Amino acid sequence: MDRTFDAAGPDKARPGLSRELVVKSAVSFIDAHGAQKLTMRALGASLDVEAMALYRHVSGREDLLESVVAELLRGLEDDLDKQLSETWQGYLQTFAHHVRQIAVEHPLVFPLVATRHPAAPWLRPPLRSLSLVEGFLRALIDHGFSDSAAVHTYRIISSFLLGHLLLESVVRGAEVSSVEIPLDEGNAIVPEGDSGLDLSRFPVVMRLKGALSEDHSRREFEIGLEALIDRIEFFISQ
Amino acid sequence: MDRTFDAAGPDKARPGLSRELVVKSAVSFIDAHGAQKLTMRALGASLDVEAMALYRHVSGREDLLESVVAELLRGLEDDLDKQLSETWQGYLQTFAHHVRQIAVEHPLVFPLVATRHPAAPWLRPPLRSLSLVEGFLRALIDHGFSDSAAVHTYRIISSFLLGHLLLESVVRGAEVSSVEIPLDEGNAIVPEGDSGLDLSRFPVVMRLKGALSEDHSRREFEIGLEALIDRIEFFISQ
DNA sequence: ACCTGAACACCGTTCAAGT
DNA sequence: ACCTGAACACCGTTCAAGT
Repeated sequence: MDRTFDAAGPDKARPGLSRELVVKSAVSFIDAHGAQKLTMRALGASLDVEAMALYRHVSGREDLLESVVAELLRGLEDDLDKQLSETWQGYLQTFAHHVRQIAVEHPLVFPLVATRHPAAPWLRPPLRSLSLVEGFLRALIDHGFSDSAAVHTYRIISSFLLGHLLLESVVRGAEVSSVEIPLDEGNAIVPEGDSGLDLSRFPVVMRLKGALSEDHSRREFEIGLEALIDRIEFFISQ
Repeated sequence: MDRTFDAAGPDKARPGLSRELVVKSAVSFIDAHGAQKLTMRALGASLDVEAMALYRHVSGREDLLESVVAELLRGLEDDLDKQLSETWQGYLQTFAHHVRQIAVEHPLVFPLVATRHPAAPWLRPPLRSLSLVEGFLRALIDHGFSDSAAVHTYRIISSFLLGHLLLESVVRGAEVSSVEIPLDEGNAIVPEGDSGLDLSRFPVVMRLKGALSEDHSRREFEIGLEALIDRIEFFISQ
């Protein structure tokens, strides 16, 4: 809608900051370098601006990180709003897969979603925004859930998503951020798959290393989700 | 065993640092104030020592945090070693409850166990120490599990523990660290249970706030663990 | 109105110096 | 051998000053 290329002169190319731009840049920055490397000075530099300019749009680093989390969950809601589901099982499937998609796309941001303290103690990560939880509970109740069944479902799906998706994120995040080339040595050696760990004292682990390294996260997510839905089916039929 | 009160003179009361003392103090410090407040200078002060003295015993802050995680898992192994189990179901129950106990006792440390990158990509949080995983896999294999069943069980119990225990930790951690009195205002008002959130746009959440606030984490853990063991029983019987 | 420069308090970390 | 002091590079953040 609003002017995408500037109708104004040739060097109005920097349209000034905005809260939205700052937050979205922060998401991209974390995707690229991890949350630890996100400093006010570094983010400023990536926007061609001094660190202090950011303070006009966010109240500080904490506010920025909280906004990053909110930005991710907002994107999730936008996607979800377009979806209709005939059954609550279908709704839960769609919902869970969208959350997984967020985690897969932003493995270095997801730990923030997982571990930052929610705004209220009864909000549970990763579903930690009021409007997201409102939509989730209302959808289940619209599908005939009792209040307590809806709350119970919110609880156990939170644990499920947190467990599976944080696990994936931590592993993927390790891969991504270890591509962050050290440049220490002339990086001659070191490239063996296991990071030079001495496994001689752990024969079982050594024997099963191959099996342990296989990635079945997608399938485990699907199977676990099915099992979870079965448990909910049983719970509400009681 | 080793001299608990100093046989030496009256002011040998500071027996010097040691890696063990530094790491254990760090655990206590995080328990009390959270990982974010743990600075080398603050930990030094809590040991009546300059920050730089710590560098003789740990190689830096990263090494210290990694050692804090290892310390927690080591304590877990010590407890576990004494246990015998007639059945693998009993072993998994005992194991899971011990991990939960760690999380409950150290809610501000557990997020570190959950989110720090494991030493190898095939180690999964929260069971991210080699010797712990070695013991776990061997126990299952001794109970008749196939290699792949043991690995599969390691995977799904990792997700389960991570989801349930990090959720508990984040909530408990919020409670604990908000006791960290702000001292800003004469803290006159603010003490309403929900942190002054405006729920008027979220009628379902508002109606269910009471139900959402109830703590059933213990029971959900037990039920989820039973369901998990049932799934494993089914898996190995195939 | 929006961004900058300089400054402050506080980090992690190094290294020469003390005892 | 073990700890300290001083220093360096780098944080988040405040505030007066620029445009």
